[in-house]
Parts: sequence; C-alpha cells; structure tokens
Amino acid sequence: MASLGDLERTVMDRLWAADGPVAAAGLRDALADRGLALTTVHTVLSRLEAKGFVEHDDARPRRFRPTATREQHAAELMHEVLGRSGDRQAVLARFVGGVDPEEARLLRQLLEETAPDAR
Amino acid sequence: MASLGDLERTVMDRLWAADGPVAAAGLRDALADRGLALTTVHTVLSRLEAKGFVEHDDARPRRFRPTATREQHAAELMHEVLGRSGDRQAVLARFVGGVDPEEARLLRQLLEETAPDAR
DNA sequence: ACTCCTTTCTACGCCTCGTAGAACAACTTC
DNA sequence: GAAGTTGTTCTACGAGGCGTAGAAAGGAGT
Repeated sequence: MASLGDLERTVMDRLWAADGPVAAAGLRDALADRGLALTTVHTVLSRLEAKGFVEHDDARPRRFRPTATREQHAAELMHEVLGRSGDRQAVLARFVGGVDPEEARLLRQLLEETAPDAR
Repeated sequence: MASLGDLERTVMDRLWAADGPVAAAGLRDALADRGLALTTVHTVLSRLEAKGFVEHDDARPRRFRPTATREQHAAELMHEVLGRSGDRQAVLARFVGGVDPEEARLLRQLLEETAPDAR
C-alpha cells in the first residue's frame, strides 16, 4: 500500500473525521491553521486519489471522500506489516505480548465472535 | 518509527536472516545479485544505524547486527499503526476479522497464555 | 460578455534514498 | 617501517516523493 506524507495524512484524518463527502474549500478551512492555498489542497487530493485513498463525485464543487474507513485502512496496514515479515506466528506472539490487558480482553471477545469453535 | 527504503529493507532482511553479526563485505556478497559497491553497503549501514536499526562493534572489519529482532520490529510497527488510528477497538475488530482461522486459533492460545484470567 | 469560483497543469525546492568516488585509516607483509 | 591492500568515512549526485502554490483553463451566475 502506498504510504502517506504528513499533509496527506492530515487531510485523510479530516476526511475520516467528517461524516460525509467534503469539498476542497471545506478541507482548506478545516486546516486553516496551516494556511494552505486552495490549490494546494487540490494537489494533495489528486495525489490521494491517484493512490486510491479518496474519490470524488462530479457535483460542481467536487466532493471528496475516503475510499475506506480509517479502521479498514489501519487494519490493512497491520496485515501488510504482518504479511511482510517472515514468521507470522512469532510476530503475532510479540504483538499480543504488547497489548494492554483491556485490549487483550477485547481481543478475546472478538475472537469468540468470529471463530467461536476454534479450539 | 523511521521507515525503510528498498535497499535498506533488503539489508535488514539479510541481517535478520544471519545468525550473528555480519561485516559489510559479507552483506555485499549476500546481495551479490545487486552488484553493489562496498561503499554503498557502508552508506546504507550508516543510515540504518542513524535510524537506530543496526549497531556495530569495534572489531576491525566492523560487524553489524540489528538492534531488534525482525519480530520485535514488525510487532512494534503494528502497534504504531494501531496507536495512530483513533478507534483502537474498531481497528482491532477489523484486524481480527481478517486473520485466517489458523492464526485466529493461535491468537486465542497466545491470549490464554499472556492473560489467562481476563474474562 | 464579464466576473468569480473551481479545477487542472505545471513547477519548484526540500528531503530521502540508491548509488558510488575520493580521501583517509588501519592491517599485512616483506 | 614503507608499500600495498583492505576497510571506513566523507561528500556528492540523480531520481522520486511531497509540500507548496502560481498560471491557465473551465464552468456558473448576472
């Protein structure tokens, strides 16, 4: 999966935070602290689109939205990391060893749901 | 965590595959298919060192070794991805939804071991 | 048609990374 | 211990990614 630059990630964050498609001007305003020109936002959006992270409709002020949820994206990234590293089992072991107890409980619960008969 | 370029990753792979510290010349030979100059290997190694991925002893042909195992590295990356994305629980849910049954079983087992009383 | 906003095209400077020569340091051998 | 050989550090360069935005082109309302 293509990786994201700083601004690209920030834009994705805004898009994910929004609850619907957002126009470029909206993003520029949401990122007002960076004082970006509208064209800059557009450039970033095209690049994100080229990378497959966003898509736009053809309404007149174009509206952009992520092609995947933040969670999908993160989970995919995790799978990618896992897949790229030789010994998946060893990595999972390390990974599980590092989750806090609260999340360990959640994980157990999730595993019950998705594979209740795996023993 | 700093990210790795193509050659950098390849070098790390070799270092991880080796069962002890390796000298630059050894790496150049292990990567003979790329026909790299020895100095190139050295440059990459310094960069990896600057990023904290490898360290070297002070023996005379310097010997390099990873500062973490491949598994540690991958698990850290996974935690990083998880940590950076708002709703950890949702991400974990997605993640677990995507592991194959074999690994789901392994995960259950690992969770038993690390947090046997979490219910 | 004129004006105003939006979208696309083009560009530039910085940084990373693959690549390696040049210069310097250290060991080996006579 | 001088010369040759091998290893190490310094410096650099070209390609590509990314933040940044101006210029040019497109469309919508008056």
